[in-house]
Amino acid sequence: MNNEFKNQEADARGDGYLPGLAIDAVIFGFHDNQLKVLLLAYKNTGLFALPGGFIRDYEDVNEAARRVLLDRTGLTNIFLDQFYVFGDRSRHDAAPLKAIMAARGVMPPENHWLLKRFVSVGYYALVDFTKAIPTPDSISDSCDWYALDDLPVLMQDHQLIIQKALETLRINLDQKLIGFNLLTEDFTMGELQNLYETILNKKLIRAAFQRKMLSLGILERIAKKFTGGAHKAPYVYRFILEK
Amino acid sequence: MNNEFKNQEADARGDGYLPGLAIDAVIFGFHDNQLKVLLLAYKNTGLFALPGGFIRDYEDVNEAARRVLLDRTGLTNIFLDQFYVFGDRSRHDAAPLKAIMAARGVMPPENHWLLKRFVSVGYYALVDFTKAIPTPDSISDSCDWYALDDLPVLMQDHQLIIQKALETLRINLDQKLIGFNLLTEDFTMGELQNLYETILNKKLIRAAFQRKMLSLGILERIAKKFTGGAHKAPYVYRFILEK
DNA sequence: TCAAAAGTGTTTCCCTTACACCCATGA
DNA sequence: TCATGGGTGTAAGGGAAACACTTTTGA
Repeated sequence: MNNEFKNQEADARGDGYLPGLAIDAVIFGFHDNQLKVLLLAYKNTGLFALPGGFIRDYEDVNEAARRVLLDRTGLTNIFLDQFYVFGDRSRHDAAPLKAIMAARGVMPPENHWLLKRFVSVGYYALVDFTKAIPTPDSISDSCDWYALDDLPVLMQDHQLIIQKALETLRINLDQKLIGFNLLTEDFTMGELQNLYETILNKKLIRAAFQRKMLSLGILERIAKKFTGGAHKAPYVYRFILEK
Repeated sequence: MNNEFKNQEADARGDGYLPGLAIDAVIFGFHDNQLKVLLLAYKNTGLFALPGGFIRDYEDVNEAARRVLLDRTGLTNIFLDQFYVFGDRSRHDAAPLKAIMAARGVMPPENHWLLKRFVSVGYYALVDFTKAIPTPDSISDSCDWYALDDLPVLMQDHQLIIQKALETLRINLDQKLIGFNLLTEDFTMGELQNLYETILNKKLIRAAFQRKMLSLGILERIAKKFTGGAHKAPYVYRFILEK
């Protein structure tokens, strides 16, 4: 048995990875007053998918999720949290993966580990759109931002996963004060309100929003911002990390 | 190769189950003004553990969790929800399982599937203490309720899992109105308040609690309850399911 | 001078809190 | 009669909502 054949066998078995377990990451960004998610595209298949990956046998699951996030965006120290485990049997659909592998000239054996049933741990991350550098993985052709209200057709149940991630984000937005992770370090109250309105998909009362945010005691007023707009220049705020 | 040997091999491989994935269920009950959880005991090992199980290859993960709940309590149609995935590598500790198997006269091979690393999906359930019938599984000797503030030493990270389940319960108690699942169908406002105070571990103001609960419009006033206590008989309430 | 966005003041409203009082019941 | 727990009335306090007014800026 030569080494190449050995490696092929090991590849087909998925040696070094936790079997049957995957990670799907819904990476949110905010740009042009739109909430966006990072998606991978697979050439020749017309398929789009969430960034994801598998867990090395020496990794914690959360660690693997951070690795996925780092590989796709170049970012560390990012808000990242589990939100749901997708474990229905009906998720299992080998066709898309076969198509992707076929498009790359690989004909996997029927018992290839990637074609088996997977349970996926869903993570969501909130990143600064301006800091992330979308980077495709080795089997995809592009990695880009797509507006939530204009998503392409997605692989398997990835549409559902995004939906559930968005619900989690909405619920946690007020509770955990995580919205700031989607903005640059400095921002105006208007930008923050735009973000909230976009995520919650409803208008908020300007005066009330301003007072509520300031009353939380988590914003530091930095300086005036000179936007060039024909109106009073807004203050610039910064999120205060608790000590 | 005879059949018995074949079966032993299949057993050691864990055929028919999703590999490396488990379920741990924190099943809460309320009795004697105490919050309790269901635990299994393993004779000869002094070990206690959360009810758990594995996922059959024809099952959804959530379905497997409902099966675990049914097997341990005899109950269906119960509030049951995922709350976290425990996937750290440091969880892996074959010793307790070896001890349990050894106590039953089984010496598993080193590569036995149960001795490998597992990622566990944590579920929590809220049951009516009076309806549940604790039932041990085939490898445990007892299945019983233990007060949260008087738990025995638990296997692996099960203490942490219970802790996290309790935190989730506290957060969701007000949001999702799930507390009623821990009471019998009919209850008094005092019983409900006791439950809330026990879960949240703090005193609540009686008058405010009463009004708040009634203002939610989810309680139906049934009849007076004649407790035999030396005081005014309280009303009996029932939770109204939304249509 | 004007329109537009930003910041803040004021009043109203409602929910929570705090306190109190009366009710029903069995010892 | 009394202690005990249950149910509700009332007033105070705090925050959100609604509305308005002033400020600042570039066109």
